[in-house]
Amino acid sequence: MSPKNIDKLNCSIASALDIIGEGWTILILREAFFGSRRFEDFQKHLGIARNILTVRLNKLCDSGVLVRVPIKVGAKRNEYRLTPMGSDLAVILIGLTQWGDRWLNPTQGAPVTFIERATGKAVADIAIFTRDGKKLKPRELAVKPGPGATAETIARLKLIPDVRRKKKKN
Amino acid sequence: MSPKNIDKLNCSIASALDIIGEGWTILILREAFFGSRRFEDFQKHLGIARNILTVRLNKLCDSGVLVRVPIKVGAKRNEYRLTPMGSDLAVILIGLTQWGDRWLNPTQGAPVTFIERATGKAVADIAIFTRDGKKLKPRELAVKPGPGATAETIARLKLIPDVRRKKKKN
DNA sequence: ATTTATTGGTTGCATTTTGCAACTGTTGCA
DNA sequence: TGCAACAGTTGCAAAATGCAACCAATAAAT
Repeated sequence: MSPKNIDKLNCSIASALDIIGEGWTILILREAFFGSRRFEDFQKHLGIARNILTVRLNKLCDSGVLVRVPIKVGAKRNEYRLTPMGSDLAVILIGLTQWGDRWLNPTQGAPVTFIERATGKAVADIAIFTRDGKKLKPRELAVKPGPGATAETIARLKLIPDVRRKKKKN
Repeated sequence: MSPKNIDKLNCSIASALDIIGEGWTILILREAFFGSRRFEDFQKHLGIARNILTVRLNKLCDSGVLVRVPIKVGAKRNEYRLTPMGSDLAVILIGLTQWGDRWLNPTQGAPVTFIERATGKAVADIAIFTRDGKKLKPRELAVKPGPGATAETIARLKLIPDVRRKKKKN
């Protein structure tokens, strides 16, 4: 991944990936969701190299996805906990899990299920809805430049209409 | 990322990441959602190295996320299109976009908006629901071993209860 | 029909990132 | 006080990525 490009892409996906797109990072977050808090927890469960884990945890803390909390007041050791910003990634984690379950793991059941804590019941498949509650299929989706779009982005999204390359202008 | 570990993690997130977790892959998919189909489209828009693009496109085709379709019957050149498996990643793409918009881009508006094609109206924020339609906050979520869980996974998920490390058994 | 430009790659080499294993200082606990 | 587990750091080897040049096939222009 080339950081120098990423800034220029004018896209929240790119900025998001700049934080959580590196190798291992999402798995680290998965462990955090699953209850890991301490360096050794992450290391043992993932088998990740310790130096890489250090770098990843630092980055996640710096960017506000995790917080480093001293284990006791004044202690030098600390644990890593999800911030609200980190917990807000649950959608992504669950989305990835469900996608993997659907397309990669169809035979043996899901290894892990996300449930509502209070009732123990599995959550629904994550889906895309309109603001008034209609579920959308992928085909019904489109993309348009938002308020923060650059000229380049706007030009790029012109590609979208289904029929292209019929003629070339300029 | 270490492939040799990934198999052993007994987790659909890991298998999903094995396919879409490498550098650039999600951005390539983003471009596909935005309308890119041909090698040069992806290359120009992302500024990705051409050899890496080749490798990524091959992998995405091999794993069924994209299909290679000849431009004309019998042509050797082809375009890359999202399969249903690929389109099903819309949730992830939109989720990442919205997360980036919320936490990384709050001042200037979203560069890109996902809309319902028919009406042009922006889609709702992706959220987690119970099967009977109640929206869940991250705090209300938990995780439990699914039907395909290994013994190791089951042991791992024991960590979850909020208070830990009170005592150590065994 | 021939030339030219564009497209869709491949190849080789430099740079960067990651993995691995050993080492160091710190803490918790008996 | 001593020992084991914890939380990293360091140095080097291996793998992934970036870059630029090159090549063959196709499409467009003359």
